[in-house]
Order: sequence, then C-alpha cells, then structure tokens
Amino acid sequence: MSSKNSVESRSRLFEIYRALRKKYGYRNWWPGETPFEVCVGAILTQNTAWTNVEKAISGLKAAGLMDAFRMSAAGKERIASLIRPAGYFNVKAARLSAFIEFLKEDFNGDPGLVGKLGLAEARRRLLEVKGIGPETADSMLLYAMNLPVFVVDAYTKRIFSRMGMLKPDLPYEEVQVFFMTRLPSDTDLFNDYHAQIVELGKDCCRKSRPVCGQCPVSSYCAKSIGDGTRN
DNA sequence: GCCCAGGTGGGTA
DNA sequence: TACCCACATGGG
Repeated sequence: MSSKNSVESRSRLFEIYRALRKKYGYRNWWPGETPFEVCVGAILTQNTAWTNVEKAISGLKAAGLMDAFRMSAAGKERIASLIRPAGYFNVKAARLSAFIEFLKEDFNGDPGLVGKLGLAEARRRLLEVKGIGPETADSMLLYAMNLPVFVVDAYTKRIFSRMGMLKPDLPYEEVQVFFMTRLPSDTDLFNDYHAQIVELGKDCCRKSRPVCGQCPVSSYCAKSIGDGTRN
C-alpha cells in the first residue's frame, strides 16, 4: 500500500474506532476476574460463542479450579467434564492442560510472570504451547498481561475486508501489521478497539448477514453502499 | 433440521 | 506452501 493510502487508512481506522466507541461505549474488556481466568477464557472461546464459554468458566469456578495448580491437580478428564458446554471439550481440556503445565513449570502458575518477559519473548513462548495459536496468544498478551499487541480474529478480517480495507484471507500476521503500523502502540486502545470489533461483529457482521444498514460504520462498508467509497 | 460461533493442529498433495 | 478436515456444544 502506498504511503498516501497508508495515511488515509490510518485516519479511517481512527474514524471507525470513534464511530464504534460512540455506539457501544467503552467496553472495559476482557470479561474475566483474574489474568488466569482471562487466559482460560481465551482458550475456551476458540471458534466458540462466548455464551457457551461462560457456562464452562462458571463450572470451573464452582469446582474451585480457576487456578493453575488446582486445575492441574484435577486432571484432564475432570477438566473436560466441566468445560463440556464450551464445545470441543476434549481438545480444549488438552490445551488447558498444556497451558497450565507451561505456567507451572516456568512461571509459578502466574500469567503475569510470562508478561514480564516482554512482548516478543512472551509471545514466542506462548506459541510454543500446543493449542495456543496467534489469536489466543495475543488475547492473553493483551488482556491478561497488558502488553500492546493487536488481536486479530474472524470478525476483524470479515469486517475490514467487507469495508474494502483488507484483502480477504490475508494471513494473521499481515492483518496484525496493518493495524499495528497505523495505530499508536497503546495497550488501552488495542484493548478497546478489538472489543469494539467483536461487539460490531456480534451485532451486525455475521457470516451470513453481509449487508447491515443499521451498522454504526455502514458508511465505511463497501458491502453496504456498493462501491467502497464513503458517504 | 440447518447454520454459525472471539481457532488450532494434523494430514495430504 | 496450500488446502481440507476434525474437534462439539448451544443459540437463533
């Protein structure tokens, strides 16, 4: 993208954020009482509606297992039975187990200590854990460890490609670079921007609902107005 | 009944 | 590297 377009898309990203913020208000994310709970939620929400994740988290908390050491002691089978409502429960039980063993071994069960490594090293270490991919790692880094990284998810790709700002099917890292080279490296901004995107996604940018006249950023959306230019 | 949801890893060509 | 697929429950 040329530098002119880069400047243009930069100001557009801010305009979109302001429009979303006006519509939805500050989101105060992530839903979760502790950094550990945020990390657990990040794994449980993989390709899964948050309403289902909430049930699984409630189950884990009711069982007193929202802690790396207690969850580890409970074992994979017990975890799987408790997180059943979140779907993929066998896969996710294995992923949670891998994550808590990782935390126990080098970080005393504390995600905050992972964050102390700094963004690049913490991200590298998280990605070594089986079941933690780029989105899950970045969600943990941003929302549990307060490190300035932009989280890319299915909504991000769908919304911004429908707006004509991104090519569809761009790899994760390239979408992330698009945002991080245009926005200031600000944890609070990255936090709320992603939260706004998820809100918009749930609200009016579902897979099978491409046209969204009520959408707060419909004036930016190529699909809503036909040619990608703004009103 | 069908489609979808805040992904990831493994297998195949 | 680039697809294709399994993984699973619950809501609309």
